[in-house]
Amino acid sequence: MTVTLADVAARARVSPATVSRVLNGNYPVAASTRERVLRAVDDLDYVLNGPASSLAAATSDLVGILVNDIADPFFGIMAGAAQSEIGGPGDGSGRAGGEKLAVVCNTGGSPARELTYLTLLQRQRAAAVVLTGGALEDPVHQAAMSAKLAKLADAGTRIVFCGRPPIPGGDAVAASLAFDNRGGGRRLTEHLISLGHRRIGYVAGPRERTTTRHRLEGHREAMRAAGLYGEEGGADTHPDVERLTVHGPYDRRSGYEATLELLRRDPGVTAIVAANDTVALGAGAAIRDQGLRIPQDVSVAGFDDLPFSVDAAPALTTVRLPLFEAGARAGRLAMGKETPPPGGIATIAAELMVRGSTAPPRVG
Amino acid sequence: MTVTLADVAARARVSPATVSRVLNGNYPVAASTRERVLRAVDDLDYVLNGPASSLAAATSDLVGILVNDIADPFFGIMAGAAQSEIGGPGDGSGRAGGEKLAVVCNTGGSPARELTYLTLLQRQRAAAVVLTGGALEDPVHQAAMSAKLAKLADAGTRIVFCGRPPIPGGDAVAASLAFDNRGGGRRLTEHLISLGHRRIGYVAGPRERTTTRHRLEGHREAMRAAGLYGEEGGADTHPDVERLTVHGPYDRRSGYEATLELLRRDPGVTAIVAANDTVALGAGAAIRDQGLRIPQDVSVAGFDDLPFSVDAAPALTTVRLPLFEAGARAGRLAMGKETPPPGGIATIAAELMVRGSTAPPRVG
DNA sequence: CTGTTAGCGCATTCAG
DNA sequence: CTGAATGCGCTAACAG
Repeated sequence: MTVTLADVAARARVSPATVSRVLNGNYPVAASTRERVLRAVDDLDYVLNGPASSLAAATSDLVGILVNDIADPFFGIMAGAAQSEIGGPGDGSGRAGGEKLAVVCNTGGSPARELTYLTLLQRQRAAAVVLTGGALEDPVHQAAMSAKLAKLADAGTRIVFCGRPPIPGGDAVAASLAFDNRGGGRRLTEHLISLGHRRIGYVAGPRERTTTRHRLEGHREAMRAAGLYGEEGGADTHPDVERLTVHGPYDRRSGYEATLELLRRDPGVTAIVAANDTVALGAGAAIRDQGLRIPQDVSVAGFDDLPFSVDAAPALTTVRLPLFEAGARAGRLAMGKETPPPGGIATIAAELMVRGSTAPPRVG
Repeated sequence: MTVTLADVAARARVSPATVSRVLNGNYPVAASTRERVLRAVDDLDYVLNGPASSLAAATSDLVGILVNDIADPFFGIMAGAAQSEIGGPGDGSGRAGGEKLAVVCNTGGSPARELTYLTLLQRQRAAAVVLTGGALEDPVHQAAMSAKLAKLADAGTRIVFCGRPPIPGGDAVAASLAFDNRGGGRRLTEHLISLGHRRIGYVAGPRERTTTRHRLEGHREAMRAAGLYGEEGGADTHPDVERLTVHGPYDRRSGYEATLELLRRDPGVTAIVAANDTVALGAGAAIRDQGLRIPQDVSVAGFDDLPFSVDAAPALTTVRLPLFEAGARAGRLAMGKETPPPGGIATIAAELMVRGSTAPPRVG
């Protein structure tokens, strides 16, 4: 029924091995022979049997890209960039040559699904795996991840982190590209402080995520350095630390509700910093629904600089992360097309983007 | 080095066949034996060899979901919903049982890549393929697609369309879920007309896409019905038809630039309809940058009702598409968990969402 | 440069 | 209910 390599060999009057060689292109074959084989392939409309090929070669051309939330452009941009480096542009023939099959897996932020996907990819003998976005800080899950990643690496799968900090015991990880979330968070809050803000509410992401923690730490560093948590080294014991922070998922609704809550806790806040741009959008809606103006009454800031942020009204002050560039680099790293940074770890800078949603607070 | 089924069999003191049977669970096995085997699996940390399994069984557990732009939540929402139906919730053990590997492939809207991905999935003997979003109308590509899909279906791959109209000769497609883009587009423009708008600019998507064409057709139907293209049946020959339409990609920049162009062509337009919400965001930014107010000077409307649209300032009038529900249904269809609609074709309704970005035009 | 020979690891006949 | 035998389609040594 289905045409096999042997059929192609017969039609081209060569051995199966030769056909395999021209298809994989990793071995010298006479031009005339190759010609004949390729014609037979086209004539017969032959499609390589992936499983058989992977079994024999003990490797596959599958590359997995894990994301926390595929509906979030933050991940979509990185994944798309990685995929374009991995999948190659295609040759327009639709015939598919030595391309890898770059494939995105949506964990939904669930640790169990993350592990399950890794097992599934291990089962497929994936050539590489790219893990994007922040990690869960739960030690049990972290240990399980290290163990699983070690096994994958052991089986020849290349592991790359993108937008995720290195993990302890993560020798299996070929390269980690981490965003400077802490520095970005710090500079953002410094910006607000320099405008004159003193009471700043913070809508944080979900607890136990590295991204959440780092951005929040940056914020608090800036607050503390400005003496806004009490002049003494009292640091995180100041009541405002908890009072002006609300945690929630990375979505608009969380931003909306958390902002309402912050406004209730302290009607005198003059600025809201959100865990990311999506959350900031919800925060802005909440502020307007309270009859307040942005930025005259309350300033708003986000993080990531997603494409829609510049179009918000007013345009959103945020921290730009080079998501596309990072994703592309992760893709290249996964393909072995780029040498890993020294120590396997690179920190990617975050740039403050000051726009219309932040301004000095009203006097009085 | 790597542990195989035979190793597990040896440790459990059974034959390889038995191990295979408990793992696949599709054959009676004594409870005590099963117990022993599962323990051996855990002890040895055995992971099934996917390629070998697929080769022997002539099918794989891979399910592909094709999207045009993974960075666009329009696709992300559908893909995530489909994936959650296909991948299952996972059992929290990370051990991975009979789960399918639901996987998202980003075509970037390129026909060549679309075909390449299908070939790659065919090569992997994918269990099912879900194609999301509008299709290219180029007849050559359509023919190539039908042929490729026929071959996939022939090899046992189930094909499902989600948010994509059926194609001619697409008997291979098990089910098509199409959005009522035309009806939605019509109702949206009817809404504007009922508010009193007469000169309405349209920022269309890329040419030759079904989604673009259907939405535009709906718009023009409404315009024509209201006599805004001349009272006679002159229909699409009225100069405004072309003058007040600008095509471009489905992104914010296109919305921005096209709107500038429309405003230049006819400073008297009182409303801008965008091909989708993302484009509408760019359109809104352009309008504001021209010193005009929304909706007092110019109304703006989008399509899709993506999550951010309700948070825009003012909130965006748009047409709601049940993306999550459609994606989930497509996922179930792909898994054979739901019976296809009669004729394999279902049209999904689009609901008009009137919000603050549209209002009656200024008098005078 | 090309053909021959062996498996890769598993699912599935068949017997028992 | 369980075991033994066979082959899925291909790649990778080896020879030539």
